Amino acid sequence: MVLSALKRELPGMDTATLVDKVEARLVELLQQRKLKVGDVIPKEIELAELLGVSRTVIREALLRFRVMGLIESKRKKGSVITSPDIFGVLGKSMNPYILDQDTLKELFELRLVLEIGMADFIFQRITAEDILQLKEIVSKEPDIADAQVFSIEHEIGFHSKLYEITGNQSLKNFQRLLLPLFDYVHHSGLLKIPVNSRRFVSHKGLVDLLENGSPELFRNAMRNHLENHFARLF
Amino acid sequence: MVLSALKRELPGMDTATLVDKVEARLVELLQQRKLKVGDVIPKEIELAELLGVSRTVIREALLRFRVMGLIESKRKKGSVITSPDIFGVLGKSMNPYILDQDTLKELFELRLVLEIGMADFIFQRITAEDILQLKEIVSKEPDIADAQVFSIEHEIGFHSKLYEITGNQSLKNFQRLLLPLFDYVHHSGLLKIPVNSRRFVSHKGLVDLLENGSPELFRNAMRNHLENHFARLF
DNA sequence: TACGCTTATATGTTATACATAAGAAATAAT
DNA sequence: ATTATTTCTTATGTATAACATATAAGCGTA
Repeated sequence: MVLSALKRELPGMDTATLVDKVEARLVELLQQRKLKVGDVIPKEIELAELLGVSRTVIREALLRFRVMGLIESKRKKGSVITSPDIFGVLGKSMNPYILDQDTLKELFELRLVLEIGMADFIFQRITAEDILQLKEIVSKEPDIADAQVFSIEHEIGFHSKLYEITGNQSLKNFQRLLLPLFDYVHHSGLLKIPVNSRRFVSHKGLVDLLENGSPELFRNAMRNHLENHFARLF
Repeated sequence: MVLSALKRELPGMDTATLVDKVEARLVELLQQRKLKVGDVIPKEIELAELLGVSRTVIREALLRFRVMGLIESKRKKGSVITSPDIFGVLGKSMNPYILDQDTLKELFELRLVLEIGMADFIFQRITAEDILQLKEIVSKEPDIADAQVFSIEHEIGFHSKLYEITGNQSLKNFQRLLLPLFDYVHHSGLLKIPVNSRRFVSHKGLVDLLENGSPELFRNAMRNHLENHFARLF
């Protein structure tokens, strides 16, 4: 029996399941054959025969790769190796209803970290066109004095633009993932203190600094701008 | 046939596979029953009967959850809901040999963003004990004047401690993932300018600020401390 | 060349049976 | 009565075989 043969190959107390081993062997195999992005991998039945296991096990192993975004399976064509979108993988598990509250809170914190920390990249890569667009966004914002409610849409529009300016696609993808969570966090009673409509440094103030200030000044201003969120956390 | 019934439920051209639908329905189901971390979910056969699909499909859907770290399956016991390690999922696809160079560079940038942006959380949660440990780490560092080579181990040890102080587990997990990539980035010719052994703000300077300074001062000092890395990027 | 039809095929899905580890219950031993 | 050992039970893990289905690829027609 091939199963027992595999077991003898890896002696000692191993808690690893057969699929685990097959998964590891498949990684070796694909690496050995130097398969690149776009290449099709052998079909399930061939792999099953090659490794001496059932198609079921092969499918489970391949499914793991699929979930991780390493391969894509198409009927008739087979499975092809794909360039993994690192944060795309996260998307599915980012369902607010699945994540527990502690994790949600931590991700909310992570957002604040990112927005304060990315100042240097914004300054390094911002263009005159970007500044114009930011001014455009700000000009369309409702007057704070009037708006009793915190305008989440404009908040998102403005901050998303900042992520875009960084030119870091991974960072942007990450933010896009976090967005739906924030909406949820805002509406769930997760954060004790309610949103304070009083704004500290305004969006306009931030834009002014992008035009005439420095990364240092911008970081501190952003920290101030996010004061409401920090207050809700601490 | 239940399969065709499901199809009728979702009319129009949907490219979603049956497992996709079952996955979505399972999420609803677990959500409905308000299952918390540690709870066991119904066994595969029950779910199969409940949703009117084969056990195979249920298993594939559950496998996705398992890969995402949402559940853990044990023989006889069943599957229990686990606190999802969001970034644990990324680990497998974070193989430097799989990622393309642009993505690697972006992740390297992401690290700088994190370390500058997390100042407020460090200050909020740092303890006297933490300060002592940081001083301990710094005291064991080789003298900069002597060490021609950039001591990567001490660098990692010091900065890892900072992540730990933030108390944000997700952030820590993320950093743990990024670590092996940095090692790779440092040794690959990805960043043009070589590492400059000249240090700006030292680790000791950072600790001093943690003791007597402010988040603002610390952020700027950290930005200065990381100047070498920024110089290699810009 | 372009379009529509047929066919072969690899994945998607179902059904069934057995293997295995681990919890639970029953039994034996001190 | 309590602990140790055995047996039994059970839910997941694995294997096998068959059919469903989308679709790439080939073929023929206009």
